[in-house]
Amino acid sequence: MLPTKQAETSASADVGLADAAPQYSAHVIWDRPGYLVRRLHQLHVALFMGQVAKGEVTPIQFGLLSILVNRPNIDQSMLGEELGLDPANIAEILKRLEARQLVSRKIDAGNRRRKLCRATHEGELFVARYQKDMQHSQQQLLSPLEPEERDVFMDLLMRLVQGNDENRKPTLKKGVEVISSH
Amino acid sequence: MLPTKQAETSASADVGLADAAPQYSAHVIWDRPGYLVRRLHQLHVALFMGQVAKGEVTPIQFGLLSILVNRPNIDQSMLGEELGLDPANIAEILKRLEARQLVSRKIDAGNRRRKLCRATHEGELFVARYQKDMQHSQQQLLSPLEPEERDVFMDLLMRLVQGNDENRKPTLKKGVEVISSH
DNA sequence: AATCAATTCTCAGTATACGAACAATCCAGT
DNA sequence: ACTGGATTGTTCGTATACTGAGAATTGATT
Repeated sequence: MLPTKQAETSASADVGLADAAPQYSAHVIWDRPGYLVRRLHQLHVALFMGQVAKGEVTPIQFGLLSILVNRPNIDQSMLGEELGLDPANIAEILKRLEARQLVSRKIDAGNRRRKLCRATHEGELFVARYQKDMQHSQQQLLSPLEPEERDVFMDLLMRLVQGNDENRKPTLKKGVEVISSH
Repeated sequence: MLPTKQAETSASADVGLADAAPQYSAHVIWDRPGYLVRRLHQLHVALFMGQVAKGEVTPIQFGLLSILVNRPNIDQSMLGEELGLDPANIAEILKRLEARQLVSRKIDAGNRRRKLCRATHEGELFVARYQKDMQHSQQQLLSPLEPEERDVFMDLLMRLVQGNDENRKPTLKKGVEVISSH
């Protein structure tokens, strides 16, 4: 399956091959970090769904519930920030979880734009019940690596997320600061 | 934004907090590899769409085109295998690319179940034109790391994808081998 | 009090992703 | 020839994910 780790790193200028190339050409994309990250994400979702709660929730739904258990009554935009998700997306996920009685929402009386979210009792039980399975699936994802390598990977991964997240929108809030900084 | 890298690694048993916790609780999920991988994938897509071909193609579409350029006339299931995608998914992506004249499909005369796929001339030009931008976006994703760290990360990432991919379906093709192995 | 900008959420449209069920085709063994 | 299983695609339903547009509400400034 694997294209025998050989990097080629660059353009690989041999583009105009004849038809019916007999061998694999996946190496064309195996040196792209974006491709590998997508694949690993894909594999994680499959692993999680196969091991946690009989596939009744997705990793996102479980993550959302985990946050709600530790932080009752936050609004949707806060939830989105912590999960790194779009407001539109959060709304859809909450709608599904609410339909399944794992989450409840009510309008904030002090600010009627907001909807405060909570895990229902059932939702709390759910998280507690499958916490172990979730943790196991997380470890499983790293299982191909040696223990020390797992720490290295997590460190690098965390820094990549933080670094790229900061580079994402250099404008916006920053602009205000620059202009009014006299 | 970031929960100040402190791992806590495990369950963090303080579940029943009072409402209106004043501080961040994102650390609840920041030690889950699955969460970080999802975020990095997300950031990659945003980066790619912002830097390559004025957002006209997704990373997947570009990857698919890249493979077709190097491997004309493969069928959809082959394409799916190389990209790590479901047949249903591949069909949809191809439909969109075909509608945009970047790809063409025709039924294999020798095996009428198959549809052979090709990048059109326009599709080949497209890949050539934006190859540099694509490579730049890939490097950009790793830019928060030192050069040596990038190599380490790519190595670990590749091994994780390979390792988890092998663990995915221990049955299937293997079963045949086991049964008929006398 | 009226307006205006920012906040918060919703809605519509597009693009991955997957499983399940189905249809069409091919091939192997009878 | 034919029948049964395997291969290849499509269709349907569900779940992320984002952009852009818009509605409702709030707070601040006039």
